[in-house]
Amino acid sequence: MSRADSRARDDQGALFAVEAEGPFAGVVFNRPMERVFSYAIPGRLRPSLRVGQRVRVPLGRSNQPVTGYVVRIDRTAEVDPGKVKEVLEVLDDPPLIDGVMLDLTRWMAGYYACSWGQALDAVVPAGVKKQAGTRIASCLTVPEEVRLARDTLALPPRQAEILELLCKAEGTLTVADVCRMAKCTTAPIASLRKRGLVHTVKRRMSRAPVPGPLDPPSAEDDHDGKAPIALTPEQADVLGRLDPSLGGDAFATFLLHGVTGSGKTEVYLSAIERVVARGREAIVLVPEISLTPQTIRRFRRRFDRVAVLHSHLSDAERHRHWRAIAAGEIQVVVGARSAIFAPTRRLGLIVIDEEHESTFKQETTPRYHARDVAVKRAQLEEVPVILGSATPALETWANADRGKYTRLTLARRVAERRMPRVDIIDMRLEKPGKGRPLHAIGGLMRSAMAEALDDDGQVILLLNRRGFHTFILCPKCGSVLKCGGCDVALTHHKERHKALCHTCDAEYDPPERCPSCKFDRLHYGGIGTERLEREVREAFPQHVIRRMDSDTMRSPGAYEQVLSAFRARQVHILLGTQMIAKGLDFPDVTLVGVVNADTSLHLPDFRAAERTFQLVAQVAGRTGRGDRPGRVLVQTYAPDAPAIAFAAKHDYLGFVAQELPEREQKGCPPFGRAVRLIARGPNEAEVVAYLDSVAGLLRELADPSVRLLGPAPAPVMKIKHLFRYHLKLLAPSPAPLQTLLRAALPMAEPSQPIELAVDVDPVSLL
DNA sequence: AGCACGCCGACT
DNA sequence: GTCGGCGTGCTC
Repeated sequence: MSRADSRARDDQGALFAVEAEGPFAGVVFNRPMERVFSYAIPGRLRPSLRVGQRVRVPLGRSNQPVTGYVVRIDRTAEVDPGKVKEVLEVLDDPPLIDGVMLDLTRWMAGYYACSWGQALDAVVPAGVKKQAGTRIASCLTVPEEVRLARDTLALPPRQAEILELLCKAEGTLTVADVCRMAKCTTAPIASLRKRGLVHTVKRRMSRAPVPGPLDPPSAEDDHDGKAPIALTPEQADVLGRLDPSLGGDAFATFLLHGVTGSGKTEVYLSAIERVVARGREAIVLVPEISLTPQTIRRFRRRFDRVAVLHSHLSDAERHRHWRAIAAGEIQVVVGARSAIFAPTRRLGLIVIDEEHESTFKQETTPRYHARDVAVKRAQLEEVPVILGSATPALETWANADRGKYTRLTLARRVAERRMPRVDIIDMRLEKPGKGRPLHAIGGLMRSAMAEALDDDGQVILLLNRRGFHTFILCPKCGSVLKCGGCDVALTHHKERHKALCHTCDAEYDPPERCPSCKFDRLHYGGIGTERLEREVREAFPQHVIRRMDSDTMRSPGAYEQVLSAFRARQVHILLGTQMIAKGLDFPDVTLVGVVNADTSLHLPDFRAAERTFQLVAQVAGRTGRGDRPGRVLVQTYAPDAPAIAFAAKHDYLGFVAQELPEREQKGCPPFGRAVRLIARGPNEAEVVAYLDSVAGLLRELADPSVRLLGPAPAPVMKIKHLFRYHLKLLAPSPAPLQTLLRAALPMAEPSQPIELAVDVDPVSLL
């Protein structure tokens, strides 16, 4: 990384780009065009145009003005000077993108096979691009000579007063502001203007009269709890090992492997404190679902200036936060995936909590993984990055094994709490009742629940499937009801009286008859959270039960409302999908039940076992967090599956030792890298023919170390009337894959209705 | 990605 | 004879 030639640190430690000079701007576009285009900088823009700004430039034969990003300033144009056109307009001042972000986006473009402009466009939030929450206002200014000589001018009192106001405000007041402040009409202002004593300039201003504080602190944000809790010896040891990196300007990647309840967050907070004390900023990435008020409060209690970037911010709010971060007004940025692009000025540390979470992977172009982008950004910024998890992704674990990351371990829970006991319930031995379908909750689970509730404990039940019945089957012809547009079985949602497609959200009236054979006694089967809720209500009528899934959590605030009711012990049983498995901390939960551990076990995905292990381990960690010991019951039809057996023993190392050789044998990550190409289109035969031709091209151009699998139908063969086929590329290292994509993709572009998506390091294989 | 240029069918 | 179908190819 030769950053010394393009960047430097100022005396506060902020990285800045060393500006090149010249008459040409190198511009890239949010289009699949690899090249940097040279534009002449007209004289009037020479003083203002800088690298990292967006500009309007004419493009193509039509000279349509389009927006691009200035990525460099050159002395010479790369093409025939006769072809070069002029920059029309500079859109941002100050620049939106600094030198590190330019380097980071260029790396993303190369790594994720998109254009530099597309990567840049993904980094800048829409609200910032639109300048949401601001408007152009005409502001009154006083010429310098008037300002100096104003005491010598004999002016009427009103005009003198206004002139004084304007001199103090330094060109930030509009006519309306002055009228309000001086309690006058526009007449005296008009007189001043007529005499040439004031001028107007256009200025972009915040739409709000006074820019409000970022998320007003709530009463709970008092800083009483500001002093750090005393660290356990283990935590202190980990912090000691982080310390040299926290105090210096060096890149290092740490894997913080800490069991659930071991106090990883406290380590993050202490690490951030050290960095903030040096006047540096920290970025903390958490999965969107963990961005709860409880989490945010923990950071707000410890730091004065925290910006939180949720997905539900308005464009204007996001813009305001972005500017505040860019202005250096923020100490800690907490956010989901895209917060990795926060425009900090003096970054000192990046933390990725729950680094194994698949939500860090963006599933639209550019398909980046925020964890991997974070490591790259840390490298470019020369700062440490901490990846924390109780169940690290195997890719991360392997990087620690290879010595690329430094492994730090928290093996014990805080306050000498024990890991909960986990029992596996073999559902093959739980007999269905006579003539009745099998219950969601078996007898063992039910009695454990009764026991926990009698003992005044709370219960969490996890079932990773929404809806009432998970399939609708015709017993006569054997067909399963599918969505019209997707190759996906419909889920029956009884409360809404609808059969839903969970892929495209299409709604159907639940059919009375089989659509293919007209048989009128359809079998509704499978258990979702809705049905589980009804069953639990019937079994425990005297207890308060809440269901938490994306159906019941549709209104804003519902999530926090249910969780606070649960915390206040107004709710006894909380059941739901994986949104209840993540990071929640309730001391009185003494039983966690996994209703069906197998839902993710049999998916056609090399990470199926890893996901199952992570889910069971994460949800098991929700109990035994108070003074009372906790207990976990896991219902499964596959009690011997290593993912389940090792999760029950809290044995991450055992799971890894058994899973890694299998990955190695299959050549799957973390042994080598994968790229997935997904083609989709309305005509199946055309999609197949196209992807066959792509495969042929790839085979021709590929290095011998690259393996090509497919083309094959994607596991979900059709989504929204589009047929999907994919092929996988596997290689021992990323380099041959990048080379191949760079060479082949420009020649493989699909035409009209067919689209091709390139997924580097794919997370979802469906 | 846009958008223009370009080479073949049914219309005033 | 032309209007316009959308198939290639370029954009500083």
